[in-house]
Amino acid sequence: MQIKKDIIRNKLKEAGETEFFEKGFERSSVREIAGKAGTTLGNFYNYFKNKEELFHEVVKNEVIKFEEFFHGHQEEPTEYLIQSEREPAAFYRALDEFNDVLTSVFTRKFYIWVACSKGTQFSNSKDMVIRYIGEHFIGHVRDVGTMIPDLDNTAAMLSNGFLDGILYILGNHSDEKTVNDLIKNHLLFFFMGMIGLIEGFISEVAHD
Amino acid sequence: MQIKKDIIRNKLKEAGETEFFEKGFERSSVREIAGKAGTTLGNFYNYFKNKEELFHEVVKNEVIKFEEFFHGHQEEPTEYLIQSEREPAAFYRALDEFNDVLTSVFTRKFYIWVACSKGTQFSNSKDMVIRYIGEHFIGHVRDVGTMIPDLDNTAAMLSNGFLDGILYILGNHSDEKTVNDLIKNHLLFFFMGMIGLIEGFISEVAHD
Amino acid sequence: MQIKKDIIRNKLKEAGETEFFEKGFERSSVREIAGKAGTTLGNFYNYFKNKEELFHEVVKNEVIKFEEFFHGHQEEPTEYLIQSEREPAAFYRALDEFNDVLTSVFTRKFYIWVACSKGTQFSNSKDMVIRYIGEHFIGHVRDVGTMIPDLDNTAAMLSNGFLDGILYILGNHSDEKTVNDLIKNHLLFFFMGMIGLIEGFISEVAHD
Amino acid sequence: MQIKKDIIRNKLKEAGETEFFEKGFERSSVREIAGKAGTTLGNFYNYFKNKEELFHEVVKNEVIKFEEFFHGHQEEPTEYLIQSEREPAAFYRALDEFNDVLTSVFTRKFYIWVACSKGTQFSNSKDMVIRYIGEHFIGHVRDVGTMIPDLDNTAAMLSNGFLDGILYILGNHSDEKTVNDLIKNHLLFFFMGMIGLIEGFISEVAHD
DNA sequence: AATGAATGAGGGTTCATTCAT
DNA sequence: AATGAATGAACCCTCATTCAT
Repeated sequence: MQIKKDIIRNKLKEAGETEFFEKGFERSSVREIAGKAGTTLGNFYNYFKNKEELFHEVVKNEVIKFEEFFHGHQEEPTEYLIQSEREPAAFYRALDEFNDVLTSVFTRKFYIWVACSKGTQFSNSKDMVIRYIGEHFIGHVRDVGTMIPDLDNTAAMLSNGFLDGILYILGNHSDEKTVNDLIKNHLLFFFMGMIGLIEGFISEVAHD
Repeated sequence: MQIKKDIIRNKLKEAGETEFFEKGFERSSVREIAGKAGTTLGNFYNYFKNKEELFHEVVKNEVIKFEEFFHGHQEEPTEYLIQSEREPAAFYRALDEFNDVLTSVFTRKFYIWVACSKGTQFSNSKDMVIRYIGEHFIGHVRDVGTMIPDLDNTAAMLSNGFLDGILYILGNHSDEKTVNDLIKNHLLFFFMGMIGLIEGFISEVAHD
Repeated sequence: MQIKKDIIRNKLKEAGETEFFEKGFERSSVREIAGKAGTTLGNFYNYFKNKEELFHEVVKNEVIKFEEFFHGHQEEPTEYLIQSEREPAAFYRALDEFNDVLTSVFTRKFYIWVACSKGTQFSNSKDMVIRYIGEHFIGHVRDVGTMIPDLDNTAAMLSNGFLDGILYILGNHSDEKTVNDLIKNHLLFFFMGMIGLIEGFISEVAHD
Repeated sequence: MQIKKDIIRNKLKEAGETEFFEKGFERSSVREIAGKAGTTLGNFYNYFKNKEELFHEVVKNEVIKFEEFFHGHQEEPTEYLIQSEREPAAFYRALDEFNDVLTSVFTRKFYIWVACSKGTQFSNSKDMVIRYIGEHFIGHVRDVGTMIPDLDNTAAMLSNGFLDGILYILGNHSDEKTVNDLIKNHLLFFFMGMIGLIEGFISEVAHD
């Protein structure tokens, strides 16, 4: 019975994942999720307390993974930024080392967690992720030693840009290789933008 | 009486604007909008045919403004990009000329139009804006002469990134000066990123 | 002031007549009636207590006219039926004498009273008219002396058929001459049908 | 559970039938239908997609039955008309053969379909039925060889009269035998009227 | 007399959730 | 474990009527 239970449970999770991805949490219908999972509305509630619990179930590992990822890579050196400065192609190739981690963190479920969670307890996930990324970004900027005015807000904005790029890719492509390529492009773009921004402020300060 | 009517009408528009901004069109409740405006549900329909008409009313000027803006600046020269290449500070200062137009185009209502219009006749506004921006972007890249592989997709992605940055700023800040500063940062960042991306591809091609 | 009042009042009555004719009482909108009359919703209630009172006003003369007509012609001789028996053309020409009375009784307002009054105090007008006509019919049949089984029900049914024909004509034609011609055809048809019916029962009885 | 479902479903259909019969589709309230069926508004929508689907359910068999009936009897001979000409009693007795088909076609649901469907996809049912009957009627008249001026309009008017008679009977009587008797009377009346009308025109033409 | 804003009850419909079986 | 019927609150919208101006 436990086996059977797991089968249904997984089907519900998969159906939920699809539904949440397509419609977001609030517009997702429990009836439809149950239907797609090949079971019935009522039975849904034998497996999950409510729609939100299913969402939590779908997404919880991503949350953990993301947090581990970020805490783990917090102390990652800034040398990449410095080494490859002004050499986009080098930076671009260097990114290959991160393929695995990128692929494992930036998944469809990550997208759901961040972009489809309005109405759940994770409503603030995007802000949280942005904050994480922002702190990461601030760290690097500090390492580089540049003074950027209004650093916090700028960091938030850049983080948001970074994140939205990721979400855009995940929301519009499902093929793993395509996703990976696009994310690399995005990172290159983002990296170059940051370099430019930093230099921009350096030269501006020099100008004053 | 006419005065009173205008008061309520404006209150409804303001309440609608707030509601749409916070919840998006679909999740916005006419009852709540009416309540926030200090009147009753039924009375709402003495002022607006339906929820969508209120949305239209809130947003219609933005649509016009945006289209005028883009058609007006379509033929804008690429020289900025060329002149200020590698000189972020110059680019940054050059942006000051655009303060007024940026402030007048990228407003809270612009945000509502683009980011909160799901379920209205403006559902496609984001795609439309992205297409506009993408074409603009492609034009500049052509002027510069770089060959970027898969230009259309990349353009879409970048346009999306550009727009999402704007939307993020508008969605998280209301103070006009802050918005303006962040948008300028965003443009600088974006400009530098594009330069980097273009160079990246140039050098990568050179590598092959 | 009395003059002005009458003008608006009449416009409201005319607009109401049109609206009732087209949509029936219940689906008619007071707002629209007021609008068509060139005045405002609120002002409507300065002239009429409510929608129903307007209906009453539109229709009341018809009710009186109809009742007078029927009471006046109750004692009308059956000789027409007898004289013109089996001579449809004669009957047809004889009807010319009734042109005036037919035109004055079977009007658009008569139609409204009978066919558009659902939801008003006149809901039962159709039944009432049918009963009148039925009694008239029964009277003639009695004069002729035929025994028709289930006379009351049959009378009601025939009266209904008679009335529906009239209503069909009034509801689908507005040109006075056309209406008059069609009503004459209808009466001929109806007369012949009655003759046939009566004979049918005579012969059937004879058969038994 | 399936049984219970059927019970409620049938109750809803019966309540709907009654409600539609009494008030017509548009004035019928889903809330009231559900109430009469002993359940709640929300539950109604577990059985029917919307009010119109219930209407469709109530009425769909009638539509099919009617179309089959008319297509099946399209080629019915005119000999009845000819044989029994001038012999109402014969015609009357001949009708007995049709008792079954009349009873099965002209039902309460037929009434609902034709007379209570304003606002549904069946809005045009009355026109359709009239057209059917009119064509049938025209066919017979052609067989008889009479020239009736403005045949189409006259056919429409007569068909309408025929149908209204049927509808009147169905709308005012529920006892099956009464309905059947009245319909037979109606047919006799109608038949005799037609004969009279035809002769009327013949003699009138002869007069000219 | 005229205006139209305001109200409130009602319309159809959706949906997460509960519950009896 | 499974079913789907039942509930109730919420949704948008309409409209006759009242009322303050």
